[in-house]
Amino acid sequence: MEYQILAGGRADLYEQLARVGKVVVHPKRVELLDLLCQAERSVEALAAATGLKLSTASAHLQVMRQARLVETRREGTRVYYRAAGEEVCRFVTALGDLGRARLAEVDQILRAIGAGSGSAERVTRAELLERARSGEVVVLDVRPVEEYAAGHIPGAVSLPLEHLEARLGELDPTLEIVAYCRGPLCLLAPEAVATLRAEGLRARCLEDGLPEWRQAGLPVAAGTDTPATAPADGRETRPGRPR
Amino acid sequence: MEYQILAGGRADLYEQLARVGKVVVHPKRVELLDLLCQAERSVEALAAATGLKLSTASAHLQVMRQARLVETRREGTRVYYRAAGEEVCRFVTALGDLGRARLAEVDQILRAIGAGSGSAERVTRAELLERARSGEVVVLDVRPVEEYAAGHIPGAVSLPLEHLEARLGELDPTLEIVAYCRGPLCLLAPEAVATLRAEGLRARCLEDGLPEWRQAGLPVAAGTDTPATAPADGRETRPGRPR
DNA sequence: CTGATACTCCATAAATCTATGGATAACAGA
DNA sequence: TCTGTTATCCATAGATTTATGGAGTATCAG
Repeated sequence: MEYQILAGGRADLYEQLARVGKVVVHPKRVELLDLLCQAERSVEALAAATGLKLSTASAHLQVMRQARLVETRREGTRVYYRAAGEEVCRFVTALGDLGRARLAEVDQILRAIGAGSGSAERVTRAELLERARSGEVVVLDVRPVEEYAAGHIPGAVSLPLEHLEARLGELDPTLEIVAYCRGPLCLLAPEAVATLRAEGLRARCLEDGLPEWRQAGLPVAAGTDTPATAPADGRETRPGRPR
Repeated sequence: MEYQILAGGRADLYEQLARVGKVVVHPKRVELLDLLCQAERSVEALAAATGLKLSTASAHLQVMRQARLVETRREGTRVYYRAAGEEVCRFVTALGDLGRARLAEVDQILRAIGAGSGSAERVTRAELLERARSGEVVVLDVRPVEEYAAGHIPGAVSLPLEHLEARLGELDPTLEIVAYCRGPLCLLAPEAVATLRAEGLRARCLEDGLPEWRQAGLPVAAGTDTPATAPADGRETRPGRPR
């Protein structure tokens, strides 16, 4: 009899975990979750970013909400969705790592679009910390500004990839540039680095993106005050703490 | 045009990640994966452990294999399945953590069956290392012997929960006992501790199970040579190194 | 109040996924 | 080779999930 109870309990347990699995069974939901690990967004913005119709995007978001992986905040007429906690981002990171490690296809795709493991060696977090402290490098956040505002490496300069070419002049050509983006599956930084190198600048990608940085327990700054003029020395944007 | 290519590439990417998600959308597959993170098993054993018919279990395992999360090894007439790498276990761990953190239901279930966060404070890995080194505690692996054989904390004594009552006499009543099992979602260690305490012994659970221990980069021993007579001082099963 | 905006909800057709019995295949042992 | 064991494969009925158009809601600006 007790066994029955135990068995029931455990079955329920895995059923609960499968609720989480249900979220990541659909490619678009994985994509949505990935976006939400960078910054909160309105339904409309999410639909646009993923190419979904509004009603479809909303439906997916409901599924995610029922699984408690996302939470919402209403602001006037729009609703902003966000990841429901650090564990969610950790899970998404683990999913991505697993994909890269086990699915050859993932690596192939990444390589095909230029972000492959083969492309230029990346800078480790430790090395970045080291060199940024001594002012040897500029840390460039090439994600969209909203994501920078939601959280970025202290001292990093926001320069979204889409504006990179137009704003090349702002970069000090004597310093090496370390660009970062959303993570190992993101193309922004690799593309930025390609562009920068084509311009004759020294540039490399950070080993991974902001979520991993945060998950490593390193400080994260928030807000849009780009230390545009000062070189990135990690001092001016101190306020942002892990969360 | 290039955008098309990129968009296609990225869509494929999330589709690949969703292949992984597909595995954990079904409760039984989560359960199977959880078991496989402890030790390899035959299809029959897995079917029995999860209460599935053989053909159903096999079908689930095929799904998992297609997603490359498990690999097989044939031995005579039976086929042994195993997790396809450390990333798989890490992913399962992340899934469990997310479930515990975000789904109140998970915690409720755990508490209902006695493994809840409320039950006795657990021993941290650091504390265990500390105290085991000085021989103050006995480390007890209460999982089935096959799992102990597949990997255990160096120096731990194998005493499966099902044999605990019968073999209580083997335990030195002057030492504190630290029991561990499969992880935070597993009941074995909490139950063992309850039993031990009822017998008047000092006993606590380790904060989590072997997978987390391994993921923390700590050494893992393999084989069935239980240091039955000698107290667990982490010396005799030395051979097992990280992996 | 009215209209506009940004979402959510609902019904439904089409696509997928599951469980399972029975056939088939791989292997060990006699 | 013949038999028993284990596991995979296959077909299929039944259950779920998905996309989407359009109706219904909440909120804001007049």
